[in-house]
Amino acid sequence: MATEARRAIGERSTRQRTAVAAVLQEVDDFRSAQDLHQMLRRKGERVGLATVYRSLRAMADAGDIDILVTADGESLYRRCGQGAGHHHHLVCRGCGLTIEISAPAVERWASTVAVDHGFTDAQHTLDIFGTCQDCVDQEAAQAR
Amino acid sequence: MATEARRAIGERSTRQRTAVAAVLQEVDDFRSAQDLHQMLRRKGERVGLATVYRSLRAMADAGDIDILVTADGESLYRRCGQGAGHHHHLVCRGCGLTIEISAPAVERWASTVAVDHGFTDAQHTLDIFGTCQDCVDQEAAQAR
DNA sequence: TTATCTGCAAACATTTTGCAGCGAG
DNA sequence: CTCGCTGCAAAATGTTTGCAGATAA
Repeated sequence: MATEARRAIGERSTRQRTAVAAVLQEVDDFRSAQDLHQMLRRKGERVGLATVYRSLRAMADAGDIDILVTADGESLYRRCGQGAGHHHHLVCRGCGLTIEISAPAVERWASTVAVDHGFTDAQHTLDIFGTCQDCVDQEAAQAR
Repeated sequence: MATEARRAIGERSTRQRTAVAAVLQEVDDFRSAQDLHQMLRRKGERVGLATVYRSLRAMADAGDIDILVTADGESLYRRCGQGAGHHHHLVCRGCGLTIEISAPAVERWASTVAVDHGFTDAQHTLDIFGTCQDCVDQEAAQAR
């Protein structure tokens, strides 16, 4: 679970792999593997669920997509700004709208905190969840 | 899934509930529900796994413990500084050593980011993972 | 040709839930 | 006495894996 060699072997270009990459390209927010699988079926693409998982894992390992784990343990995937490096997300709990955020100051702070406590090889997770304006409006409309 | 009334009903004091609270008191780092269940068994306390989950959920709802979701979707629990309010964690990947962290500046930043984008009811997750000095030393020793 | 990928279903791990009985207040 | 809590086992969920056959290179 600790030190893991990161060798990007395999990487063959198949119809399924391409299809998964394609649906990820179509949406701007985080989707679950099962969601993506459904989207593929609806598009007529015949891809096994296991293959979706395998493809997503490969893409994540290669750093091509972001993974976000919800509070109930489900993994959500999203294509991210190509090689834009490290960034965080502001996610709407209602509609999934996602905004990428950069915060150099916070990066520096996190790094400092780790070093101050003698920690090395530090990484961090930082995500903000809230309700976007549109969803607030919709909730208000429903309550009426 | 959005607006949830927070009424802390129930809360009866039972042997099992007390036992769960007790093991949480014994350790300083994050443990999984299954871990805690094992610890109880080893202590001779006879508590069902389901009850451990139910107790943990109740304590979490009441704000008495922290929950942290690992990258592979497992929930870890830990008693937290009593009513110390919102804080974050610096966790060692090797031994689980956990240090509580306060960062008012980051809190303010997160809040500002949310508001700037029209988000309301904003919450955030922020955890730093790294390898502590002791674990670095141990790894070095093993590599030898 | 051949190593990798795919599909399917079974396996897994974690967490939740239904229900009969127990027990705190 | 009552209602919430507990235990057990079954169910639900999300994800991984074994294996035979398909397929890119």
